[in-house]
Amino acid sequence: MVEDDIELADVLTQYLSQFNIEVTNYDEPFLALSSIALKKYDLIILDLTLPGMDGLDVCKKILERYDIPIIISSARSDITDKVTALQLGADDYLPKPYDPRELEIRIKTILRRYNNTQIDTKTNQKTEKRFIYDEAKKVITKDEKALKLTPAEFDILSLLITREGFVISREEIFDECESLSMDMGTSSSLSVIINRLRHKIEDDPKDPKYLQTIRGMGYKFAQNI
Amino acid sequence: MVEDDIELADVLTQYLSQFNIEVTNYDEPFLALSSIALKKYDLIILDLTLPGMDGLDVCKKILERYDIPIIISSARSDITDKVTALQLGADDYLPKPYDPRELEIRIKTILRRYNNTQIDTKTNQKTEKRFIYDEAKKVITKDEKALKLTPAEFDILSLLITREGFVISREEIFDECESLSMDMGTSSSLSVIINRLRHKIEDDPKDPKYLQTIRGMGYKFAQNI
DNA sequence: ATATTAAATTAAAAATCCGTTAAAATGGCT
DNA sequence: AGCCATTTTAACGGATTTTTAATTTAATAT
Repeated sequence: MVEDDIELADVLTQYLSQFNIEVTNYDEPFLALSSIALKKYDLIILDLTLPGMDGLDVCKKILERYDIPIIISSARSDITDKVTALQLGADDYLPKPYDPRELEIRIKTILRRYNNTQIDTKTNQKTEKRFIYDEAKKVITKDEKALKLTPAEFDILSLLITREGFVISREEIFDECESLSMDMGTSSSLSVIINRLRHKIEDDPKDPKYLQTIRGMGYKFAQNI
Repeated sequence: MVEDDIELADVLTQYLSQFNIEVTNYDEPFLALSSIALKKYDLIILDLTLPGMDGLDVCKKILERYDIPIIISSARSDITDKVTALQLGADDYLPKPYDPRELEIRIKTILRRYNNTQIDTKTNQKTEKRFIYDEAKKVITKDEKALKLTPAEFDILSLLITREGFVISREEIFDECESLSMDMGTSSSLSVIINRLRHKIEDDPKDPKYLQTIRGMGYKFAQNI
């Protein structure tokens, strides 16, 4: 956090600590800049109205050199500030005064987004993963929205997502998914469930992009273009 | 890894271990240099800001003597460093601080590239293999692009690629490929599939460079010019 | 040069795999 | 027991893939 109002900084630090968000504050932008060079922070909360240096310049300098999300906070109610900040590449803009809970939500949102990005091997661009399998929560999300899946559907899709990019044979799917009875050979239930999965996750189920069938081999999940 | 910030080195070692990447760190460049002479490493992660010796000198020394990929990491935000490092022959340059995932991706990319290179017998130049068979993913790529193959095509081509440079008899191909029925002698389906494979992988299917027929013996896959 | 054999090519038939649909079976739950 | 959601079965159709077969082309030897 780069904030010259020490009192405010303290309040926020206190508030955020209860969510296990650890904050280091610098009331001096130069100190902040050199600290960024040394330590790896997850996110920067940057106040625009700083002494000695324009906050937007600081923002620019950081974004030029580091790949780190920035939340701008500012008492300057100037709309151009917001626009330039976001144009520079800042991730969010919070006009002061704001509710600490608001800050908390934005932090969590941005961090979640950052953690679910993948690097496109072709363009070297960061893109967000559309499908995420949260093993702990037992949830699969598409575009941040939880999918409503039956046990068998869930088992199959989570298997395919965790082994993203690999072709999984029908046999292996039967082996790994407990919600599927195993008398292979006769059973075509897998096809049926795959079919229903496509209807739930594909934009065009007739022409699947994510849940691909590799004829004669099995199925493959792909979400990197 | 040559890194004097032991704490950082620990974090990275920990992080990378989950991907089965085993790291040995030296906080002293001289120790690192002598270790390279003794043990065969796959890749070196080299910090530029080292005590007692300039990181770029270390980099130069390593590259003069060994054929091993180097990733430079540096807190020095000097652009000339990056340029000289890459000119010396380093494979990548990561400005500190960086996301461990970023490091992970670069390591994987570079190792993949290194493992898929071969030495051109004519020019003595390192070139990347055009065809790669990924056994785990069940994919064969030509120039990083996945080929669309039928089961029989896939079986035959993967067999030929894994035994690159060797002549494989038609009989053996029939034996090894499950997607081919085995009533040899009569069957000429192999020719048909080879023919279709050529259309998919050769620049000029009429004059095959990669999938060669050795008359009277079998077929051979070659991709080293 | 020509005969002989191996392999390439082509088109068509046969086999296989997968998708789809609807109906039947299963297994909680109330 | 009866209901509901889910999974399985079965049957059909379409599409893809492999095989067959017939013919052409190419390589080697006599």
